[in-house]
Amino acid sequence: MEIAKTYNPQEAESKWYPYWTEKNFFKSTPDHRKAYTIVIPPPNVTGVLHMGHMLNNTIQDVLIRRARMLGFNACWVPGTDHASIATEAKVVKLLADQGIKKTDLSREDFLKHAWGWKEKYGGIILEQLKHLGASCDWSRTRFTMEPELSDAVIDVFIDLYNKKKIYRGVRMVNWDPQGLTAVSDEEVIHKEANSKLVYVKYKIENSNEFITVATTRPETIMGDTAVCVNPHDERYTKLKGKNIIVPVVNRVVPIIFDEYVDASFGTGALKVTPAHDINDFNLGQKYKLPVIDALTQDGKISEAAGAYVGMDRFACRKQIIKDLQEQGLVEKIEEIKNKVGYSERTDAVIEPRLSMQWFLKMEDMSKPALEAVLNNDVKLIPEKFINTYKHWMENVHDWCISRQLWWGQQIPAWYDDKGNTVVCKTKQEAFEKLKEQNAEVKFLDIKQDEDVLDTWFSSWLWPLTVFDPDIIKNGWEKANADLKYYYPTNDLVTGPDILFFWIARMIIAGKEYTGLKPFSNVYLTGIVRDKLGRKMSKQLGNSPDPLELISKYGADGVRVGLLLSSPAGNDILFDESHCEQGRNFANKVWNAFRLIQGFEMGTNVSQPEASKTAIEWFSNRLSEQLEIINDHYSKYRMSDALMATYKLVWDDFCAWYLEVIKPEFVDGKAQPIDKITFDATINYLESLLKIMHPWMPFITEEIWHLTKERAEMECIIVAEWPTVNTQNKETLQAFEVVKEVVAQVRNIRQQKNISPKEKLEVKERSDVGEQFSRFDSVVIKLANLSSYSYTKDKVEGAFGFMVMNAEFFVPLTGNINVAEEKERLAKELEYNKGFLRSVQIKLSNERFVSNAKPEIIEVERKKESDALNKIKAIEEQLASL
RNA sequence: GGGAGCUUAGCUCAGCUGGUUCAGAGCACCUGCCUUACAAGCAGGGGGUCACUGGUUCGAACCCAGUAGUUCCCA
Repeated sequence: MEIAKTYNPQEAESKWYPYWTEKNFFKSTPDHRKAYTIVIPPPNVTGVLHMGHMLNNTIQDVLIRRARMLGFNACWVPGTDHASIATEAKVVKLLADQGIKKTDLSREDFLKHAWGWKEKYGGIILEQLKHLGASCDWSRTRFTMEPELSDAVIDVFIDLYNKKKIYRGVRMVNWDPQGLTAVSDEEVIHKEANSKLVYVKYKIENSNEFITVATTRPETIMGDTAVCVNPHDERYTKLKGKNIIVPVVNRVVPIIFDEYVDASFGTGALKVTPAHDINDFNLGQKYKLPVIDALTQDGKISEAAGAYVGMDRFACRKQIIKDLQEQGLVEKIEEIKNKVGYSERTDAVIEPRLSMQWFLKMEDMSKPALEAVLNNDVKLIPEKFINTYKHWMENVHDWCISRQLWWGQQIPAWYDDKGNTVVCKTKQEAFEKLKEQNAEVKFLDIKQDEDVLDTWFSSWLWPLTVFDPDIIKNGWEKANADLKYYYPTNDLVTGPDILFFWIARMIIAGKEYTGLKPFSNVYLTGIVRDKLGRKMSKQLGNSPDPLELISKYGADGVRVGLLLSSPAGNDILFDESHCEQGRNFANKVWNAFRLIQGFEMGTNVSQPEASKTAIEWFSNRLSEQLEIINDHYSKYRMSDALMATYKLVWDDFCAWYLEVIKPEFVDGKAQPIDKITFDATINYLESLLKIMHPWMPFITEEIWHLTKERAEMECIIVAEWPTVNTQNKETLQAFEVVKEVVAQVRNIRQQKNISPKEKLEVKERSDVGEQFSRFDSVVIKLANLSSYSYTKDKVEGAFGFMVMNAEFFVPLTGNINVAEEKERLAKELEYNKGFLRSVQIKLSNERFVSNAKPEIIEVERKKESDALNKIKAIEEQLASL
């Protein structure tokens, strides 16, 4: 059979993914084996696969595939998140494009549109994950807003309300004027911005004097209800008891004195706008100031402002500055840098706003979750995130869980027309309960709370409800078999940006409802950036399309490319050339296979000595490296595990092992290979394919089936992970010497322009060399020697080099430039003498000898004697020239 | 403003308990090769004051203190 010279990924990908799913290799049901479980961080149902998803899903797939091979019952649960703000915003925009305003629709009609859209486009991202090779159990796919999971969310709300952990109240919240909803503190992203600090003159009542106030938000002047200064600020003590006239609206407001004000910022005088700043709000509470809400919910100037009504807040900011300047009320304008809050979901500038919201008390609930991480019950990888986590958990605020949206789980709170509130699942129940408080209540007058719950209030249950949506209702004792089997899950792989949004809250919910952690290890990936270190974003257009990458480099190539340089917790600077490297590696593997499958087995061929020793070496090498790879995995050092695999295959197997055992050509014809060597080689290839499989699932499955006839279910995806055998350290060391000798001979060829085809002679002068003589045949083959012999005497007229303590000679009479050779040897001698000196200084230092560990001293003594030998040898060589 | 991390070759990173021949890898680079598996390759090679300053130690990339730059988190 003719096999293509380059590997064709598309063919293998389109063949094996369907095969794996048809044969149910991804499917998991509880059995006698130990479970290994990962729940996917559910991507937004409206999302499109980006490089961040590629990275963390590749890692999850590597972990799950290896666990499967190690004999665990591996279960990777996929699904999507309803992402209330993001999805609602998308649907609103889509409807707007069709000329439909959300405000013209009823809640029911809007939700119909939203569900219709979700059914049509939702879950595209899961289809994309299949191209990557993700081995999720698709039969378990979940959606955070499907009825069963929504039920659980409602149950949790009711339960926590009954436990007095959820309350409702008017608070200053982060308002998203574009999404028209409150968002939690965690959903506000603070970015540095260039702002104008405007110094505005406020007239002092009954006087011609002014007090100057510095503000970055002049458009809120209409909401000012006081001016505040620090009581210790001597500049202003004379103003005690005075009133101030707010410009634009000419409102008379008091001047108040409070230590909150920083006398060194601006003019030391602060305008107090209780409706539009949390600190001003607190001052307002303290001094009983009126609250004037000068903005509407969509960020325009409100009726209450009394001026600029209906104008956008930013347009108003410009206009008001201009107008104040014209009135001579602007003293100066400074350019400053400050932090401005943006909505995580809509990128609109957040407006602090007073409103009635639902909150979850976090103080008590966060304690067991903090404990779980601090005592290592839940491990964060890398560990540096423990500090961040601790800091957040110790300073956690109550969680604003209501959102003024329709897409999501509607809050199960019910109100009658007298202001009574009950929390329960159905209107009927609400009716019964409200009757206890209000005997005349009419069923039709009962209204459900209009708001929905924060998306994270559903995703914090994800590791529980994907297995048992009834867990909240039934409790952990009565949990179903799935949950008891798979929970706590093993590893969670996600970005550090959702450490608080999601990870911390899952631990809280897990502890609250099962008393157990939701997962044992959290692997925090970095953020994927472009090679200039910029975050990948649509605006910059620097984010490659993952599916295009896959079609260009193959799924295996992209997987390897992504993981080659992505240490946990560090950002990865993505460069397409990494994928190229991944593709090249796949091609290398492909060609190693081509070589092996082209071997022609001879019936009466005896095994060459070189092949025999190469086999002896490689079996040790394979075990040695596999042990290292296993160790990297156990420490979640993914890049290291991959790199060790890469080098084992490319360097050890291809560059050394295959080069030794590959039959020679005689008269243009490849010689047949002996059976022992052939079988050993196939064996090694199979082991290597298994070790490579988690990284490169497609090519390994493809070659696995090309090496042998396989039964229907005999696939590499379920093959057993190779085991580590004890290694002979001496063999491994000896081969390192072999590599060095071969490299030295090649080096001489390069320097002297001797063709690789010309056979050379090598003589070794050493006391110990012969104990490794079984490796001589390997050297002869790889260095292309005519002979390899031992001598007790030095060899005249030859190039020399040293490896360890042995001297090697390549006789090349007539070819030697004596002066050049002398110079080279002199240099080497100089170096070794210097080295000897430093070792001897160390050894003659009494404090070193008395303080250092004995084995360290032993090493130094060895260095000394080795150096002495080497110097002697070099001197002899020099003398012979 | 508070906190955490990072700074090692041109780039991306290892360096785990302070101790093997003046610090390792991959990529990139340079030189020579289309040698019957692979030019997506082979062989060989060059490249580093371990951010800076000081301290501890027989010994520091590693421990401590300070400085600078940088990233992230929180307010």
